[in-house]
Amino acid sequence: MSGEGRTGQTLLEERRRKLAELRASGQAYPNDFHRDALAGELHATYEARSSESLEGDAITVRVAGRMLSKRVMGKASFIKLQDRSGQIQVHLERDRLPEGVYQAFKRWDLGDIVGVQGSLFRTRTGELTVRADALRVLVKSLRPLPEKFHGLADTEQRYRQRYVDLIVNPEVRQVFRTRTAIIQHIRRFLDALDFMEVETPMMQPIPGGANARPFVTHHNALDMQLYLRIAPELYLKRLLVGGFERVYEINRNFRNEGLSTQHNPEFTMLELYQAYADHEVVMALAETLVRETARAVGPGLVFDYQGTAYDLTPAFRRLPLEASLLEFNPGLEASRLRDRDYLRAVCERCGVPVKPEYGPGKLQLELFEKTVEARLEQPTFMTGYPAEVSPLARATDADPFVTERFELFIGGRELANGFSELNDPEEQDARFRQQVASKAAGDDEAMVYDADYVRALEYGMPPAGGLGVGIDRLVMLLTGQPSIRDVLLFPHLRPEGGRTPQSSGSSGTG
RNA sequence: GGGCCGUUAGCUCAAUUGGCAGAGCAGUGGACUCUUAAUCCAUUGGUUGUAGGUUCGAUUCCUACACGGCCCA
Repeated sequence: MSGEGRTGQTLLEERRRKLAELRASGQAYPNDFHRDALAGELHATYEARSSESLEGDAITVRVAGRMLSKRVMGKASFIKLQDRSGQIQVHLERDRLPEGVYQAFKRWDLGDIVGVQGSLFRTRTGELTVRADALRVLVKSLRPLPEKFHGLADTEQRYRQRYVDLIVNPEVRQVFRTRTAIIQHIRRFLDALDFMEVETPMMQPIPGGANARPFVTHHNALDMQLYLRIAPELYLKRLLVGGFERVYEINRNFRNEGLSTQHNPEFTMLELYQAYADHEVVMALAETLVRETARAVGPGLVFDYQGTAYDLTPAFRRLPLEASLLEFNPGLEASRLRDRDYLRAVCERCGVPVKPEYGPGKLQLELFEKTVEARLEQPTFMTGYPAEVSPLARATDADPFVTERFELFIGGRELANGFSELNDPEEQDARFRQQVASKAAGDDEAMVYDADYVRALEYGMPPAGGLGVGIDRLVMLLTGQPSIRDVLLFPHLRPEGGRTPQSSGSSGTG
């Protein structure tokens, strides 16, 4: 965006002149207009009333909102105001308004915020409308809105100036309303199960709970390095130790990785932990949570997402990771699935970059991500994740190579991750040491040893199941949006080139 | 990080082979007392993302860069 050209200046200047007129008449930016009705409520309340019935009752209302259309027909006009609930039409008649008001109104612009007092009636086409007895500009809009028919289509500008996107694109407003409804629904769902919502540190001295690179920040007074959290997991499990047996947190995590249609450096996760439960319990919880959310506030159980039909009705498929490798890689030798050299050869043949320190578990996971993940369309719980790549999950009693862990995939994307929590402090100590060794070997996503977390486990953490759900991806699925940027109000973008938005106000002095 | 595509008026988009950069909406002036993307008449508005290059001449061809989108890693 190169700021305003001469035209932009002209349009801005024109509106600034109008603002100056308002100032001169003492009517700029008043705050004493008291609205008593919302557009949506009026439509709902008077839906069944005829025009005669409405006019007979002389129902007086005071509405306010942004003026999004303006149709002037000589001495009478129709405008549409948009408030948070919807739109309401207003009819203006010159001879009904105080002297001079109609003349002034003709100078108002689309985008101005207007307050109206009037009475309800229906037009000949049956549209509920406010017949204005008085109206005024509450806020002068100095910048022109995008074209009324096509709205704002430029993706970049939609993300950078989301406020404009929200003004003119109703479907965008709906996506974010649904996002809020989804999160509200999840909170109610968990609250009803006696989960307690908590807040744990976002600035952590030891970034833990996931394999990811953190953002680094600095505390001046303490002169110490802090990390933006990559996960709340280790703090939430400390709360299990403390006796809060069911806790959850819905908030931001920060991971220092690239941007894509599925990745934003800050994203929202639900994490929950339930004492005296295991992976089976939280897997069932995850399934119910997704299904009920889709039914209550999403598209329902059967819906289309990006051209593919999904059905959340049947029980989600469960597929062990090793079985998935065999299913999607014909010719793979079942007996050698934990053979490091064999897996390494298979990975290299598939074009998966392999590092020397990778063990068989990591190689299995790499192969899964390369050959299976994207093809898991319908809801699928992957199970049997190797302990090597699950340093916080409890190993199965029967087979310590794998853990009691699962991940939920829908549409080829990881939506949730859960497991029976590792609560053996000595085992956790050993797992952390392995992570430290991996980090020393060059894996910059490996975990850091968290001594206080181990100390907490030494007090005794009840057996528990834990679950993480990527809220942004869930919202994408349930609102049909193809990119994570479409479900984040303000997705991360690079700064506008060569200029900072604050300082581009040079045009504002004209 | 790599590949491909895009960036033209405030917004949505055109512009033939390299030959004076256009339309609709918005704005401005005028007509119009039931409109629905209101209609009708007239009209303003451009450093074609930035910086270079080729050329008599570049929105168009070339290079680099910025930002965005999609795909891959």
